[in-house]
Amino acid sequence: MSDRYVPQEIEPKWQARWEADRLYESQPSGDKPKYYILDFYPYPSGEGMSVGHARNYVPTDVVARYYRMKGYNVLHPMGFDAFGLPTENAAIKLKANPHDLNERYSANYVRQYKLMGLSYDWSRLLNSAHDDYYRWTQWIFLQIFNSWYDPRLDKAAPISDLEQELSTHGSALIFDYIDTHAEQVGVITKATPAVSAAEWNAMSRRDKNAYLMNYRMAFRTETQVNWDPVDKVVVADEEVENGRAWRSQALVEKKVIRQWFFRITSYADRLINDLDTVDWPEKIVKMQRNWIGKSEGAEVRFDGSASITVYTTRPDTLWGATFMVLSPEHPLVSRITTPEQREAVEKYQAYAKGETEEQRTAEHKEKTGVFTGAYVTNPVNGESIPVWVADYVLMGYGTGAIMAVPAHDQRDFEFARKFGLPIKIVVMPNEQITATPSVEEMTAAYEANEGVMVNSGPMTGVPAGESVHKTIAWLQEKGIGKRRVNYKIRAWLISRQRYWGTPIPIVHTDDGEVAVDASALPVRLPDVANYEPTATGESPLANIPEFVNTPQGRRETDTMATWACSSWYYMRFSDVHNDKIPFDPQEIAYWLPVDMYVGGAEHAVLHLLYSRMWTKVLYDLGVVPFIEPFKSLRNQGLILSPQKKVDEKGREYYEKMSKSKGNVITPDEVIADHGADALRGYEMFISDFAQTVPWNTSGVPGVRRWLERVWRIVLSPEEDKGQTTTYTGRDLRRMTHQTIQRYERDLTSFSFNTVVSALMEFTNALYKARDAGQYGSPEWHEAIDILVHLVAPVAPHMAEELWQRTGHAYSIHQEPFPVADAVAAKDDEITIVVQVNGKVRDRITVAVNADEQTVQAAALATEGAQRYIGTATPKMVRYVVGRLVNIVV
RNA sequence: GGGGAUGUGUUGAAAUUGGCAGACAAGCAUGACUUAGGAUCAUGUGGUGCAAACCGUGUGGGUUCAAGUCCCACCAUCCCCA
Repeated sequence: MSDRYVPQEIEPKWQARWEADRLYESQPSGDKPKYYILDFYPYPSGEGMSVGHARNYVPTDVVARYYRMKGYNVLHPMGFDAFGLPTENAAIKLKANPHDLNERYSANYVRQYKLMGLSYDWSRLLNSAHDDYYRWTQWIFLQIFNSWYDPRLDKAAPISDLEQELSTHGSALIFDYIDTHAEQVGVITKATPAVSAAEWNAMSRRDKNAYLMNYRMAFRTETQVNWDPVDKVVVADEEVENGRAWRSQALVEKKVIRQWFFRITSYADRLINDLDTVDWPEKIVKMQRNWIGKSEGAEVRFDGSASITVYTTRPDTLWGATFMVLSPEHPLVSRITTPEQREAVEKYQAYAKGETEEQRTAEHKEKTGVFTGAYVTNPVNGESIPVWVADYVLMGYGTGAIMAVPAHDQRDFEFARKFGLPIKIVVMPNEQITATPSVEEMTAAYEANEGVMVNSGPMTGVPAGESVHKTIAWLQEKGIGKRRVNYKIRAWLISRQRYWGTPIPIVHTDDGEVAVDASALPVRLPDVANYEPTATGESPLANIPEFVNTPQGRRETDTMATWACSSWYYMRFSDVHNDKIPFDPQEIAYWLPVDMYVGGAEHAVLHLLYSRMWTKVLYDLGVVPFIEPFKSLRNQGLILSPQKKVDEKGREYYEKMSKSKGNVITPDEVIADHGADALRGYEMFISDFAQTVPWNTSGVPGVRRWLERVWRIVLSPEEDKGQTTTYTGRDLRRMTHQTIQRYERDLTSFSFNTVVSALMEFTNALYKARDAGQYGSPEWHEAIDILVHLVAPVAPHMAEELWQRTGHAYSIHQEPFPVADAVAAKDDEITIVVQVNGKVRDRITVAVNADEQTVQAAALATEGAQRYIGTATPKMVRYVVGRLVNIVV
């Protein structure tokens, strides 16, 4: 065996040994403290992994190894988010079978993970496209389908409870409750018709099932959806960015189809409140809050040709409402339009239908709209105001109707100017209170968050900050309006008209949509030759009679989006092979929630919101004992390609790595050159963990040189000595224990780059100690022993090899982590900086326990200080303990 | 338009959270060594200056004995939401 460090020899050897010994498998639940550290499970792409993907896998592996050495029972599993469009599209393109591609691609990922020496518990590997997994995705779907959100309990309850209540009280109690509780709007849609107990009891089973769809937590309804014409699939609101589909980048179109949804809206308030209980990046928390979009305002009824309800977050500006605008799709439009205006309104409705949502709300778009001929009365002042139809009001927002306050809303302002509608100022900026309000001078709306109310009846003179709450109270007192809490978030669209996904376990029978019996799960995906999507919006499964036809009726042919699979995989890891239940209650109670969850920031409102909802539903139903799935969350930064590019404006930038750009660096090639341990070290050292950074090809040899220095100082410390120097055993011991402290502090705060630099400094110190003749001393042996332990999580192969070569018993990875001796780590002497007027002029070395007077006197006496003080008397001398003395003259 | 992040040597970056700016690396330069190895060892490396010294963390102000760090305004880049 070579004396040189040859990673290519030692790495495969130890990887094989660890695997044979199943060294990294978690123990079942027990008394031992647990630590569950999880990476976002990836979609296994045909391209394999780049060094960018390893940016989070390496650090989480280091943390997992660290906690094992600290005596924790560590769960560190890996799996594959295998269903979904990329695989299906690749399969269609390659004319291959997606099942086969999935197996091939995931096997390649596993190979790459093992190459990097990652310590996953491979006995728990899962694949979301295997039926032993998706069987339980379907099972959870059924739990959700068979429940509804009871607003009085503020939790999910069995749908049978609701049926019971409907048969005795009808919907009255529920509706009354919702109406008197501002927060509960959105729990059950307003369009839900009321039923009496008698009406319910007289319904057929089919009608009952149809009615229950208004309540079910998983429900099917006809809606306008985002249609991606490239992937030929419906996408969720969360998957649309700037009007384009998240994956395909196609401009989405509007299409009306019957779709399956999860009623995530029911959980809006809890999804906001429970964010206070998690340790997540502030940015992600904020994005979730904004996405859910809680706003407080009032619901106000305007009577006239018809009674129209509007929701507004600024009810204090009601006195400035000079007209009303309905969305072209509003159901009341046809009822209130006068015969003279009918033709124009209908023409306008047809025009608006052809527009996308993005076009309708575009910022600088010329406002369009038509008068309906109808008038309603503003309830706060009895004024009659005209009702218009305009495309800038969307049906999906609030109630689909707005009161227009042109003086204080930019869009209303533009609309009023274009159609000559009156503008009335009701909020004056503070500095203009004494001036005469002048509508003619206005060039834009004053979006009034500051100022004072004017022309507003009882609110006149109230500061704008207080006016909203005061107005709501006043409206409630007068019976004109109600306090309402509104949420931006809408139902979560889950169905996809594609082949490669978890089949939705529902059959369309004579009684309507009926759940497949849990004992009949899984509903398996049929293995077929042709699974291309259809342009009509129907799933390719619809063309497979063996799948569609069942004795009870026609099987549902939509599949679930992969968000369903990823909403619970972290639970399955606790008990991955269970074929009786999704997971054992004892295992889930022990392992969950996830202690540390690490992945990219791009899932801020997708996977991370969906998973939280599933957790809460399962909590309500008594399936899991925790309310939040991920205790701590960290996002890693992106790694860009190393080649600098210049754009047309001459600015320099780095591209993302992608196969199409031909700039991918794979872990395979780096490992072939320098070994997995050097790759691991550099992945940690490259930059701050959360920072986006270009890969630097010369960085890996730098880390490798450090590893070689570790190798030599452990195995052949007497070779190639440097210059003689002074470094005492005490110095070495202090350095050793300070390094343990720095290492632990930085590792637990995710400062992996400084973990590596602390180890480098420690290594440099050992060379210095060697040159000072410390080799062979007790302090030397302790330092070397601790060095190998500290290196183990970072460079596991080399540490194992060094451990063996220094005559120790396998395995270093089962050794306890060194304990820092706080006394040994303490400095005996410290350097104090001597400043004069804030500038460094000298330094003194004092005992660590020197008192203030001693230090001050020593500082004043220094030559550097004296030169600047001269004959003057210092005005002030400030001593910052252990750091500096600042003399002010 | 709103919200957020970032801005430090030639490069990646660090700074115990208000206390020596540039740790640790990369690169570069000079030298030593030779078991020619992606070697190793030594020294240097923010700018100006012969030096003393001065300047220096995107820009401009402020607070403080002391500011990369706190406050105000602005600029640039990136990311989210509209």
